Amino acid sequence: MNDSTIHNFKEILRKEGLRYTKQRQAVWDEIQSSQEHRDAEDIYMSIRNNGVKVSRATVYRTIDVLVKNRMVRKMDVGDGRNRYEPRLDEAHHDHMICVETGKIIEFYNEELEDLQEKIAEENGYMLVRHIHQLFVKPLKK
Amino acid sequence: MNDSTIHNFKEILRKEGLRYTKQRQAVWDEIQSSQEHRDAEDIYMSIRNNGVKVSRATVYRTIDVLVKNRMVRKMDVGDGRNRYEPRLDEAHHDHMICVETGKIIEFYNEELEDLQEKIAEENGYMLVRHIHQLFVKPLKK
DNA sequence: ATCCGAATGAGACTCAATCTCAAAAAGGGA
DNA sequence: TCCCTTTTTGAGATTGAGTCTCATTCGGAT
Repeated sequence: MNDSTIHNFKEILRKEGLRYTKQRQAVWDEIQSSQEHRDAEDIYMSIRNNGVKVSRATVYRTIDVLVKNRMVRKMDVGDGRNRYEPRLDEAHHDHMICVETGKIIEFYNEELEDLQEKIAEENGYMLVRHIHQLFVKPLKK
Repeated sequence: MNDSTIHNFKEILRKEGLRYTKQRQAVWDEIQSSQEHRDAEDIYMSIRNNGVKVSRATVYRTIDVLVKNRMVRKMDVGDGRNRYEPRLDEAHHDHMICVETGKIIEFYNEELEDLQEKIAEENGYMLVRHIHQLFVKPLKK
């Protein structure tokens, strides 16, 4: 965490007309601290284990703000628990999930991105966002 | 519904070591009766309105069997309720969801399908299945 | 430092989906 | 057809992620 990210976070809160609180900062710090794809409970427990008093309600509420402002990405892996990852400044990517190990691999393919926009346009629409997950298993073995 | 689909359904049950019951048949009949993307509650209510006595538990249990045997496709549209559509013999397709109207448009693009397999292989994996949804909005207006 | 509207948190609530288990039904054998 | 064993069913309880409530606490402008 550096000055610019703290600054950005406070900016976001201001833009949204929200106050700066240590709970909100703790949620953003926690998500930012790891590039992993974590669920809300995991984020909540980690913050508490770090000694910051926060409730699940606040964790969820703060995540919503972060997701809305594209600082966090919410992903549905199909098991009923959403996963979150920090966006930082890295580029967009999609996910590949190994059905044998549960491992999540990130990937990015320009051609794929272009194709999706083209498909939407061909149908008279504009692409807003997309969900794309490949469920895979290791080749041979 | 024709003889071959009934036959196939009974075959599936036999293969799975399951008994043929009118409730299970009713679930399959109901899903098969419409190409729409319906949720479990809707399917459940329709069956009951048709005069067949069935429980939610049985609807969910039967859907699981149908999904496992690729007779029904389960799709997560991100609102907490899964949607189901019959597979029949039609080809694979993905979905585009209009964020303004909620309309679901089906699409299929060969290039896209090939690209996904290629991406999985490049990472040392084999594509098992995929989730792909484009959230779109109408062009201009 | 004061004040007031916003934020927090404990726990209630929602709702899709799953589980429980006694009663009912399937279906193979005779 | 009638048994008999095993599976299936269904009403309702339970689960669990996420949301809501509202009394209390806190941020921050003045």
